[in-house]
Amino acid sequence: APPPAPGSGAGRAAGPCRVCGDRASGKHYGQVTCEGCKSFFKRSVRRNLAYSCRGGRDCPVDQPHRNQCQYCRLRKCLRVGMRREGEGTGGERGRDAAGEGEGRGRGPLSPHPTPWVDTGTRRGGGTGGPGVVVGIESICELAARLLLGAVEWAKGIVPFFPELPLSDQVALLRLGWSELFVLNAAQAALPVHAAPVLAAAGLHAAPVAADRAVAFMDHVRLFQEQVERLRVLQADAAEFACLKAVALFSPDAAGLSQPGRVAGLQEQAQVALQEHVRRRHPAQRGRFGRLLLRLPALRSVPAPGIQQLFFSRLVGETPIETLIRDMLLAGHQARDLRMGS
Amino acid sequence: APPPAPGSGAGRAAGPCRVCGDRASGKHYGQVTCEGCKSFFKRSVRRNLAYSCRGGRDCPVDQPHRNQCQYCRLRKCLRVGMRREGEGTGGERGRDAAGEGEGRGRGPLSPHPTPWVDTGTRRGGGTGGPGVVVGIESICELAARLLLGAVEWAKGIVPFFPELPLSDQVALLRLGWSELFVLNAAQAALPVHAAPVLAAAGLHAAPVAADRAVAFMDHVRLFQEQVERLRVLQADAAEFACLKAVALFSPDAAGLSQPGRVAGLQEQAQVALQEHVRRRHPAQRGRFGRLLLRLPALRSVPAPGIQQLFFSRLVGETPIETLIRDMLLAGHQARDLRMGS
DNA sequence: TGCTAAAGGTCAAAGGTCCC
DNA sequence: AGGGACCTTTGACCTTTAGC
Repeated sequence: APPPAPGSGAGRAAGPCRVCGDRASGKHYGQVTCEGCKSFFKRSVRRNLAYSCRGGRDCPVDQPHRNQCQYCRLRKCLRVGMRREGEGTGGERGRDAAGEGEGRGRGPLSPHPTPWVDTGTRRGGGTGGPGVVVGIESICELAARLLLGAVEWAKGIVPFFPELPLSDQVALLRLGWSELFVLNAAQAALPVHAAPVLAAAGLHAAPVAADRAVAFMDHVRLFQEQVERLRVLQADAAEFACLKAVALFSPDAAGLSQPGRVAGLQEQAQVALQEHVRRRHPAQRGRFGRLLLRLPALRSVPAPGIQQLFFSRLVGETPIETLIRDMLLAGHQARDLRMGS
Repeated sequence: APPPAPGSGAGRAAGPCRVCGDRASGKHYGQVTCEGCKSFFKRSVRRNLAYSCRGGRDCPVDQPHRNQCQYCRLRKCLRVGMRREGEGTGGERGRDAAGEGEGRGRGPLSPHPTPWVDTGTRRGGGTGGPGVVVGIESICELAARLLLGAVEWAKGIVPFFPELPLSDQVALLRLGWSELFVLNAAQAALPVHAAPVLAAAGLHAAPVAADRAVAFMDHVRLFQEQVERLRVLQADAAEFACLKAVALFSPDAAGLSQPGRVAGLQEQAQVALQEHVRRRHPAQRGRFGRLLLRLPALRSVPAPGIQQLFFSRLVGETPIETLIRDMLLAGHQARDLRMGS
């Protein structure tokens, strides 16, 4: 048996690649080669590829030119003695049609697309720029548009949400509308000073006892705090979209007829978020968790508080659930919601 | 045919591997196996890996296919009788009827990492086996032990929690104790039927109006549901530990004097969880998100409900916050919590 | 002390992933 | 639409431990 390099480390100082002369990383498929030629040989052999040469079958195969001609590169690989080795048995070819192949790579649904990211990117609830909003009316209008935006966004999630039973749609929005609202507020950069203005206005519109007023201001503070915590995360549109989908598809919503289906959608959304974060913000290790961990706190921003805060002037005592149901049922024409071309 | 090596070394000529049929090199972990299956089993057990099967859990495990499915390979290893500690010769099967992947008996092989994972592993609030609990008293006692366990666990988190200002410790536990309680209940496998029993007992102990009773039963249902949802995730001790740390270190807690510091600790905990999941359950892509997404729902299990449910018989109307403060202040000697030497 | 079975460890070279 | 840098897993080979 050939005593393998008695020397020190592995492929550390292994010399030049026998195929192209690049720095080798060790012995691969029988010969000392670089990572590139190793991978090239692996792909070629595994998928049984046949190349052709446009020249005279004598192209130079060195580091700068190795990608110029696959035929000559593979020929050089074989010529210097690279061999496939393992695998000998049955027809290794022919099973490649199995698609995903083996391994742990998985990805059962949605090979790549992630409609979540796409969906949200195009309409994240952003209503244009933050602008400078001062008047109470305009803030309330903005709030109303945010709420309407949340519901219509849900209706527009292609194509999963609208396919749920209407009763489940209502159930999900009943639990989730306020969370979506806070998320939208953070994304739209609702002016931080809007809340105090609203608070004053709300108190003025519906005077309450002193103790109630304290609780009311508590809501204001909570709301502001959560919006602020979200904003410092500097989430992008896709992240907001995924977060909203995760919040919307809560399998814990009461009265769901198909909780399992909702759980599956939530899973898809959070996996899409994870993917997105990993490729978009690879340097931030904890970012995915940080984003998800905004959700528990959103639960503790009480929906009635938000309703009173932003919508009492608009709809009075009408339960917001009624509004939501109406919005879901109505083919609200306000904007063009077309998703596909 | 490869001539079986001359009687040179150790168990060279030992016949076929009982797992994959390859040439065995002797007896390993209780069974005659090849070097490959020996190493594979060693790695799996040492790092406590949990695999999953992409097929029907019946993949072929022979020499050419043994690397196709880790789940089925490990299952075959266990099935033919490989065990953590190699017994003496002879006894091929039988004694250890250990269930799936893991048991708590720490063998000579043990993991290592991060304080979070380690901390929780040794005292996760597990009070032994689930057992069969029937009496109301024993359930309440169990509940009390779970609560006490949660507080002492927090006190024992090395070394971060105890270093926080006492006021912050109280603030965190005031917000988080009920979440920790539910997590502990799920981990300890609190009997699912315990809740109804308690509900009946609670109602009997403190009769309430019909409408209150409805709300009360609602709490029971919520609690049970959350425990169940946690249990189906099959979280291991380290995962529970990290989840509890994440829940405990909530920067949203009201009145924190150092919210940034708490946020940092939460970040550490969630990153540790992510790391752990990536190593331990590499095949389950969405597991990390799935675990974190149990937390929002825990917020909606109302703490007063839990208190009434489990503790009204124990402490009457005493606010549980008072209890917590006492527990924190008292150098509760019950167990030795020393971590470092 | 030596012999040996079965634990533990090492690391080249296979595998894979995934941004470009 | 591969290329290739980078990572994880495998398993042949080696060292240590413990019983005789």
